[in-house]
Amino acid sequence: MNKLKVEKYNLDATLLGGQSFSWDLIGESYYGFTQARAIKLRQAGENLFWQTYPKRNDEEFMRKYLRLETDYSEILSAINKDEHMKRAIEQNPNLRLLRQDFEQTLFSFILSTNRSIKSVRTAVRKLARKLGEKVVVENDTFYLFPKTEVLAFAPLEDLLSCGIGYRAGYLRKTAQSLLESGLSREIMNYKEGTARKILLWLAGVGPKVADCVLCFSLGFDTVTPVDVWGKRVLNSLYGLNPDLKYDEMRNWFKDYFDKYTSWAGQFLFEYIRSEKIETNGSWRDPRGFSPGMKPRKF
DNA sequence: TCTCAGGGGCGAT
DNA sequence: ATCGCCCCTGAG
Repeated sequence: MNKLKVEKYNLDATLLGGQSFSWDLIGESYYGFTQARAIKLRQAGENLFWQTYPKRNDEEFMRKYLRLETDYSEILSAINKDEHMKRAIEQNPNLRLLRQDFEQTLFSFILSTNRSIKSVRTAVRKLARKLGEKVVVENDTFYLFPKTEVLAFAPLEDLLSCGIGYRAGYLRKTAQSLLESGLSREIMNYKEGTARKILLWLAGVGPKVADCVLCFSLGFDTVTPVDVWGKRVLNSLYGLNPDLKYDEMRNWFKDYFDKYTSWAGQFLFEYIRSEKIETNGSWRDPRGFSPGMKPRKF
């Protein structure tokens, strides 16, 4: 295992929260998968022990994915401007934002529409088992997130068998669009507004999904997606009118939290979401991994 | 067995 | 710009 020194990184809240569907905690280790690699990660004090597969020792990937270059204390002091944020930060100290792979993030959030996080996690794992590459290392078996070219030409029935319903068509169509356009190579060169407009052209991508991609993959910290939970934050915590339109709520976040809106949004999201979810008990590892994993609340 | 909500988007109006 | 519908899952 490789080692990185990392101060103040809450792996649990970061990897298993609402920004990624591709991590599991099994025993002491977090297991993640992308379209190209599986990742094993374990924290001990201020050290992060990790390995990537099948390409090993990919430190550049790890640093970028975990956004280790960020000045975390600056972000915290910038967003910690009221009592709600203060409590949200206290509840999930050292929560971070990831910079996830573009295509996987896009596909994952297309699958997330009108569904709970848990069912998205399940669907993503079914897709990985059915259409993703299998990676076997030592005692662990991983299924990677399906590659874009596989999704683009997958039989509709294969996609439907993963329980994604009407999103199957969006998934395949957007996969085809990515292959034809080469957008994945260009998207990071655009400004926020341009990138958002382009994302909105894709099938299954509306304002909310576009904003998820902007902040969870492309690193635009001035954006946070506003879902039903974000709306609850605005209504019950900040007293805003429940009739506000999506863009109005989005812009409120932007104006209020400014250049670290994405981080603030994620703190508040996990904060308000936990209030309802605390009683739900543990979940089972959808990949069918060995027993012994810790219960985790959702 | 049933209801209901879930990190919404699409297409018709 | 609004609105009904979309497929399915997990939880009560």
